[in-house]
Amino acid sequence: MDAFYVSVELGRRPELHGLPVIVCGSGPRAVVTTASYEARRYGVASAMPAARARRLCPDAVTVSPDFDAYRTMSHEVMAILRANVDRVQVVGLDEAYLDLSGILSPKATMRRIVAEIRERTGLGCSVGIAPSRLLAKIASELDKPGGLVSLTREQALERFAKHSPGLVPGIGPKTVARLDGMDIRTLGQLRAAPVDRLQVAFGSRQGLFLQARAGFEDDTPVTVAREAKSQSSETTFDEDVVDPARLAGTLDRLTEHLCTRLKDRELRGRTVGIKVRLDDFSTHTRARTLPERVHDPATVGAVARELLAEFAPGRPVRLLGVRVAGLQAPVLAEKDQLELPVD
DNA sequence: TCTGGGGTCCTTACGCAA
DNA sequence: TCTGTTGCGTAAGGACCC
Repeated sequence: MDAFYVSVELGRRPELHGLPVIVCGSGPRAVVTTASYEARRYGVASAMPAARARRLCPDAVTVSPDFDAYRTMSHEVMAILRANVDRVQVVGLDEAYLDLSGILSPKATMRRIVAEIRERTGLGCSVGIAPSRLLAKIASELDKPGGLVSLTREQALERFAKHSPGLVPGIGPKTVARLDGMDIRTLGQLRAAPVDRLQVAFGSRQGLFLQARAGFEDDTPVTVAREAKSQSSETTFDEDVVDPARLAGTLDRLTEHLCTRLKDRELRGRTVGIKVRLDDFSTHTRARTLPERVHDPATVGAVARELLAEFAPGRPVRLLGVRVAGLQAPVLAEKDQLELPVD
C-alpha cells in the first residue's frame, strides 16, 4: 500500500489532501511512522526522529497513529486480495504477496484488483509482478506510488548491477557497511565475489545468502499462514529512568498489557523475557524458560521482575520491555486435531 | 537533534546426554 | 574407560523487516 497510514488518515480528513502529512507519536522521542509523499519531498522518511522531521518540514501536519483504524482497513484490503487470489501471504498491515501461478494474465488481474481496492477503500497501492517474491518486492518499489511493474531476473541483473547491495531486501545498512569495507560496493561486485570470501566474513550460511541475493535468486514459497512465535510489549521513556521502583511499576503495566493480548488470542508461552535499553542505547535481554506455558500476569510479572532485579541495570534505562516466547495455542480437542491439514 | 514498537531469523556459546 | 563427536535445548546479541 502507498503511504498506508497517511492514506487512511486522509480518508477521514480529506482537507489534508495534498498537504505534507506526517503520522508520528507526540513524545520527545517519537519517530515518523509514515510520511505523505508531499512530506517526503522535504526529506522526511520513516523511522526518522519526529523532531528532525519537523525541522525539515515545519509546515507539515502531524497526526498521531491510530493502529486500530489501520488494522481495520488492512483487514478490508486483505479480504479483497483473498477474494481474488487463492494464496495470499500477508506481511504486516500494508503488504502482501500473491501467488499468481497459473493465472493467464497477471497484469490484467492485478489491475482489476488494484481498481477494486481503490473503489472500495479509496486507497492506492503499488504492484510488482515477478517470478519470485524477492523480485516482486523489488519490482513493487520501482514506480511508487501507483506503480505496476513486472520484472524478470535477467532484467534485474542487468538493471541493478551497478546499484548498491542495499537495494536488495535482506541486505541492510550494517551489511552494506561491512561489504564496503571489503571493497564490494555494487550488486555486480557482490555477485562476482568468491563465495568463500563472503563466507569467511559473514559465516557459511550468510555468505551463501548474500551471493544468492546479489543474483536475485529466491525460491521461497508464498506461505499463507504462520503461527506467532512470540509476543511482546515495550515502551521507551520520555526521559531515562533510574528508580528501580518505577522500572518495576512500568514492567507490571507492560506485563498486564501483554497478558491481555495473549489471553485474547488464547496463547501461552514457556519463555518469559525482559528487554532493557540503557542510555547508551545498548540493548540487553534476559530470559527464563518455565516448565509450563503461561499467560497470567501474576506468573509472567513475577518472572519478569526477577529477571530485572538480577540484571540490575547499572545506568539509566531508556526502554523497558517484556516478552513471552515459545507460544502455543491451547491443546485442541482430539476431533479438531484429526481435522488439521496434513501439510 | 539523535534513534518507536512489534516481530522474525541467524549466529554463537554453553551445558548436557547419547 | 576415556575421549571425541553430534545433537538438542536454552540463552544472548544482533541484523533486518514493516
